[in-house]
Amino acid sequence: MGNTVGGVGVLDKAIDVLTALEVQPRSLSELVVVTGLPRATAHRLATALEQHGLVRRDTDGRFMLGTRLLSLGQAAAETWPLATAASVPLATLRDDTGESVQLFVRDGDERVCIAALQSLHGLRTIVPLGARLPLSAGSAARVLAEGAGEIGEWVQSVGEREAGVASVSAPVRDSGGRIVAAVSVSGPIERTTKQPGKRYGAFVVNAARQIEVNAGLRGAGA
Amino acid sequence: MGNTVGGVGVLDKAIDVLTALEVQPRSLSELVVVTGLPRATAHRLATALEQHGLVRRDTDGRFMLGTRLLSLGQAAAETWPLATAASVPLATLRDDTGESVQLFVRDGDERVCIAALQSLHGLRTIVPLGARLPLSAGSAARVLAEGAGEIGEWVQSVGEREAGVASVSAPVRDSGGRIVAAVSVSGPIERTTKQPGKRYGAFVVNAARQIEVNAGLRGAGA
DNA sequence: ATTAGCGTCCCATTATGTGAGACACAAACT
DNA sequence: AGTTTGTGTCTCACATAATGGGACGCTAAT
Repeated sequence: MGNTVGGVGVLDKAIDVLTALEVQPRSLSELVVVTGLPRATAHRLATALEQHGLVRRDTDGRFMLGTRLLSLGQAAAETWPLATAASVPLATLRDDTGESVQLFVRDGDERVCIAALQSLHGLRTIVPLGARLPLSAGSAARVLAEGAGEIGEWVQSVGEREAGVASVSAPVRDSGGRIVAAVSVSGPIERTTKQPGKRYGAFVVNAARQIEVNAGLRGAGA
Repeated sequence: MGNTVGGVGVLDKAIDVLTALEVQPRSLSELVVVTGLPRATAHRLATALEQHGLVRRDTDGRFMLGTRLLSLGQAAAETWPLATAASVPLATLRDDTGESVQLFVRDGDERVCIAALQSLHGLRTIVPLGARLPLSAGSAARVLAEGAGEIGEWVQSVGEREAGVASVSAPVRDSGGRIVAAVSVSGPIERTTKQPGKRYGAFVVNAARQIEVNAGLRGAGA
């Protein structure tokens, strides 16, 4: 009934439930409204998910994402060798620039943030871990968007993906020169200036190199 | 077929698949062996999960956890106000002690690590984020295991949960005095000594207080 | 050529999830 | 008091939706 071909119905609905809870905790009735599922079905699914730890309930009985997703999320993060290889270089980059930093990889026709550290200035996360962003805007997008070899050391964008935000990104390449990821620094234009590349370019490129070395993509020496 | 009463069969199997992939990436055939599912079923489930981003595939076609779990994991982490409130105090605690630090909350008859930072010394994670540990061993366990009021400022344990590892934990309390979490420092006995409480107790207690303040559990002033 | 192993896909079969509706309970009206 | 409207939970006859044996195409090893 209106599923992708070859889909598994229960799964679709179960994930609808998780997606609904991703936004905020919800009571059963809210869940019903948001997902469009019949009450009995929503209830059965939510409690089934609860038994698996993907969902838990607060003291008021409202459903929310469960502890099991923490371990799964952690395990998922570890499947990208790059993410762990990047943790130290990203921390250095964050400290050097004082701005939020991210590591993006391409996933189909989107890009995914597989590692991120927040700016020391602001409280707000600019790009949360696991965020899926388009390949059409932002400096990291241009790095990942199949630019065979037509990309310099770094790319900058100002107010491209989101108003008031500028960013600089550098490609992370494997031994064959193929781009496997993009490191980014992003922050409010007021701090980054309209020529962020001038300020941060060198730092970003340096972080990219370090990640390549840590991940064993590039011979440590030459 | 061997499900918990009221369970949803497809879901059980789908989660078996995710659990299998949590350990390591697997080919379809491996998946079949590990999960015990018929090949066709395992394949259908895995590809269905793939369409939802919970599973992705490497270049060899092997299945592994997908990007969607990153965002779900992140969102799950944010449902514990404590986890975010703890990030700064935990970082301070880690820097003060140099050891790995964790924040645990109770979940049924287990405890879950909802925030963690690694020691600056070692490379290995002692307790990964999202890890589910028993309530029967470890200093944090004793803090969370319903000790009505019979717990001091901090609790220590030496080689209790795991050989060679010692830890100190302090309770995080709400305004009513109920224990809502436990902050821990843990590391190899060689560094922590056999009286870790003497060295780290004050730091851990201090971190717990800070977390309480940040989370608004305790009036900032008195 | 032959075998062994892989991932993928089909389709008759029936086990499986479905969801309207009944139920218990609590809070807010009348 | 009673009634109404809102919860969350559970059941059960029904048919939809997941099942899995087996076929197919493929590559690599023999």
